[in-house]
Amino acid sequence: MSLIFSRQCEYALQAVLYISAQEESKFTNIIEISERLDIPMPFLGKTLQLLVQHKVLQSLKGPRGGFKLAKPPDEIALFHVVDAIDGTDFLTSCVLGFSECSSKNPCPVHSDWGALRDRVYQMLASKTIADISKEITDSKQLRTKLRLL
Amino acid sequence: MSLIFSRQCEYALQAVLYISAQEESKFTNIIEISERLDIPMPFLGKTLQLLVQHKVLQSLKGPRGGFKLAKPPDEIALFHVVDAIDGTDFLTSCVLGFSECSSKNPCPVHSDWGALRDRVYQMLASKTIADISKEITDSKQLRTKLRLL
DNA sequence: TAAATTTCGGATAGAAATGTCTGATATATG
DNA sequence: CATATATCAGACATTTCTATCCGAAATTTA
Repeated sequence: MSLIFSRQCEYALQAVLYISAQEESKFTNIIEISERLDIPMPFLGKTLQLLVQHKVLQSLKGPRGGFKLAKPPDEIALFHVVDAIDGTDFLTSCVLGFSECSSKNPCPVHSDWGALRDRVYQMLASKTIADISKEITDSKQLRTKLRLL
Repeated sequence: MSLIFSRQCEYALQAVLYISAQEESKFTNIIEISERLDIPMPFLGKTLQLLVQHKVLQSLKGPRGGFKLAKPPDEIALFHVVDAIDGTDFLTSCVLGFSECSSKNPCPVHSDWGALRDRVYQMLASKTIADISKEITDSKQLRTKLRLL
């Protein structure tokens, strides 16, 4: 099986988008997120803890507690979420798995893949939660997908 | 951890490139490939079997046996190897993990990611073993990387 | 201050991917 | 035809990722 992001990273991205679509000052709890997005609750807990540690989210314990964005949505790029969960190895590691692969010692697809990888990074780094929130507001389809009614 | 291709797929790509760099009519055995490329031998065996089943490679048992390309190198694209090992889900599955995601029901990054994915496919489908063999012939660095002396 | 709620942290369990082992099967060579 | 070589096939082991469980800590509310 080939995949771009780990399942945990997919959960993280979905959850951050869900949280970002809530009222900005409100803390959203795990129970709600896991039920709406159909993500196993304890695993989502671990995942959101990672995002808190990486200062993507802010948490609050106790009644009315939960999670909200740690920064304004235009300061959180998708890349920050991916970085917190999966790390950034995919930006530098060789797509063919050669351990010593660099521009000075390239694999047979080094330059081809490098160009594509740069585009992936550009997309992830430039796309912010604010951008996506705007799209969500403008699209009923997206609200449905994120279970926002 | 995020990765584009599974480790098994990386092994497969490396092995096919190694085989393609050998004399065309010769069968190359697993022992040689696994030692040169530092791939666990039994696992490489399973992997090459998959490539035989998908008609990327041809095998021969017994003395002087081993593996060689099943078709002329200009008829084998990198995509065929990836397809045989990892499959093609990455071309259609949602990068955010939403199960129902399509152009009619897109996720927040559907179009952005779709464009990138198309480029990845283009690269994999257009790059053939013959293309790479030529590069290898022209580059001492590549021969070193593939342990071809 | 007591009780209820919710995240946090560590230990454990299950599933999937990766890696290993053993014997069977086929082929070349003497 | 016997032997050595190499792939093939299935079972098994290990590692990594995903998922679960339980109790502790913090915060709100009554």
